[in-house]
Amino acid sequence: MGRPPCCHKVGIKKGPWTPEEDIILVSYIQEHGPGNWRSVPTNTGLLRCSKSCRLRWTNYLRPGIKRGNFTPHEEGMIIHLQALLGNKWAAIASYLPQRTDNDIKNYWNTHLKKKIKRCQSGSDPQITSASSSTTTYQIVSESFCDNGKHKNASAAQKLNQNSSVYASSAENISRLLEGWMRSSPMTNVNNSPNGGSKSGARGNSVATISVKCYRPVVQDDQQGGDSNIISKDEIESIFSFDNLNGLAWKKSSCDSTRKDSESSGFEEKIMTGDHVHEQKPKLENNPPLSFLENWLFDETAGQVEGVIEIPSIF
DNA sequence: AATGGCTTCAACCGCAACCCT
DNA sequence: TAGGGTTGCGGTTGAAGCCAT
Repeated sequence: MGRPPCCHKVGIKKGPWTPEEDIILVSYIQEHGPGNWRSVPTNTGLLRCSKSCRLRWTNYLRPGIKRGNFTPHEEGMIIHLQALLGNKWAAIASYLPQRTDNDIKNYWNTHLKKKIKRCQSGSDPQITSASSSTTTYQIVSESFCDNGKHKNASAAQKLNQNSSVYASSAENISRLLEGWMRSSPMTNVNNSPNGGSKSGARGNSVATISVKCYRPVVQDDQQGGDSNIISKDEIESIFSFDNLNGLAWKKSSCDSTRKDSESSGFEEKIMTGDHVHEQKPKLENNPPLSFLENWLFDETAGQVEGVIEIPSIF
């Protein structure tokens, strides 16, 4: 008989996480960074096994996770990649950096598998259009693109370890960590293989986050590059910029209360075709716990969309 | 309004790979 | 190099929500 699973230990809690537990975990990771999961339950007092803490972080609390409906393009990519790679969810997820492997796996099992079945039986033409769609979204990180064409998943995964790319979403409570990420001494955003559009410095709490907004591009479009970057005007029609606090708010969902009272404090560059909208950092301390709590309990918080490159520590 | 079946997805389990000593 | 510990991954489960009756 082998070693019993860690979760079989007496006193280890299982099941859904409470907001309080989330706060404890996020606060701890905010201070120590992710990793060394073994010590997390001990140091936080959480009655969870290390594995559960890691999963909660990677699948739910980690910054940049996009939740909610999958777009037809995402569907198409998943279908193509699944056909190409099989059930290698982590590899597939590396092409959809906003989504977790668990999310993709669930979506495949609950939606796409059935859809494909229906399609094969000829009762659902939808999937055909999704899978044969000629448009795709340009992936921001050139680090795992080869002129817009992917080499292979493992290469993408490897490179992705060096330069993680996530899309920001306020649905994800870890959005609250952005201020910390951008000011954390652990931050190292200068390790992208291609140098990219970002700059930063290790140890002096300065990090530059690049935000590129791309329009969908036609797969065969050889132009690629910056021609597909959404213009400054378009961005400004979608987002409001708070230069004072270094925040970008999606206009449609902008919450003036939050905007005024809670600045996460970060430096942010909005890269456009011919213009860099730069905002200076605020380098104060980590967001206070009350801020974290607000995010945890505020499901309707305003949201910034777009793709944000964040440090490789996640 | 009650209930039973269905769907969804967060979380768990077990195994494999990797890391460290 | 071997062995133990840790982390990552994919399959599976089950609680909660949804919907039809």
